[in-house]
Amino acid sequence: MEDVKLLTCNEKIRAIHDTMDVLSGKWKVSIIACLCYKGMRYSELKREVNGISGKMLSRELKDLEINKLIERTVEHTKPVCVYYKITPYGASLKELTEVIATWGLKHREMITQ
Amino acid sequence: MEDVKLLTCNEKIRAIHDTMDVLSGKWKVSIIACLCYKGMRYSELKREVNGISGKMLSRELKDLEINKLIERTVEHTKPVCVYYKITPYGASLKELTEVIATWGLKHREMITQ
DNA sequence: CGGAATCCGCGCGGATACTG
DNA sequence: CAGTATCCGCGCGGATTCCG
Repeated sequence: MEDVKLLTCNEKIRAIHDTMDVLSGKWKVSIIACLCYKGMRYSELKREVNGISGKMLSRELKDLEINKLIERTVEHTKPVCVYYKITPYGASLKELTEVIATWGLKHREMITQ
Repeated sequence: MEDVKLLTCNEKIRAIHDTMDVLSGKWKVSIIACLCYKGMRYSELKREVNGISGKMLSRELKDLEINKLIERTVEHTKPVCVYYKITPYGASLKELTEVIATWGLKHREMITQ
């Protein structure tokens, strides 16, 4: 966490690009944050991540699963029930989601004052 | 910083959306991070933020200026010289850029191992 | 219920050329 | 030097419909 301050500007930019490649799009951070709270089903996730369409949710979830940030489990009931949960690796993004959320709160105060 | 842990899931998602609205696109975080190091001219910024096109740099800088995160100063020399620097408000994003960069480093280790 | 398939518009984003 | 203007393709992202 502290070693980042030893980076040159260029190294830091590269590191930021690496993160942004994984978290690109406007929904992934929200999905990660949700699943950091608790595992959820598809429909529950769609409700929590306010405003996302079904197609985008499927797409983003697939991306996140490929990158090993979340895990997908299918329960073969009728009708089927699909469960998503964060992986230990994905959970390493929790601090990031909190910093982003904290800044969002301050920003809202700022623009509404 | 700590109060974010008191948020409900929904409040946190809203806060994240608020941040993402300002930092959307794949370049803004990098630009902010750069200008947190030091003020820079347009051409210098274009070199540091690796891979960005001139059009996108102009566009992103305009967005960031509108949101009061950066400041633009024109020196009327010939040829003109335009200087960008972070505002105090924009500097409040520094922790965010560091957390993102730190995770990017860990992620690179992860995927290259 | 949890998607996949399809259609479609809009805007991102690159390349190039041009301007003060 | 620091942009703006133009062209253009691609993919985001919503809406709707269909499927197992």
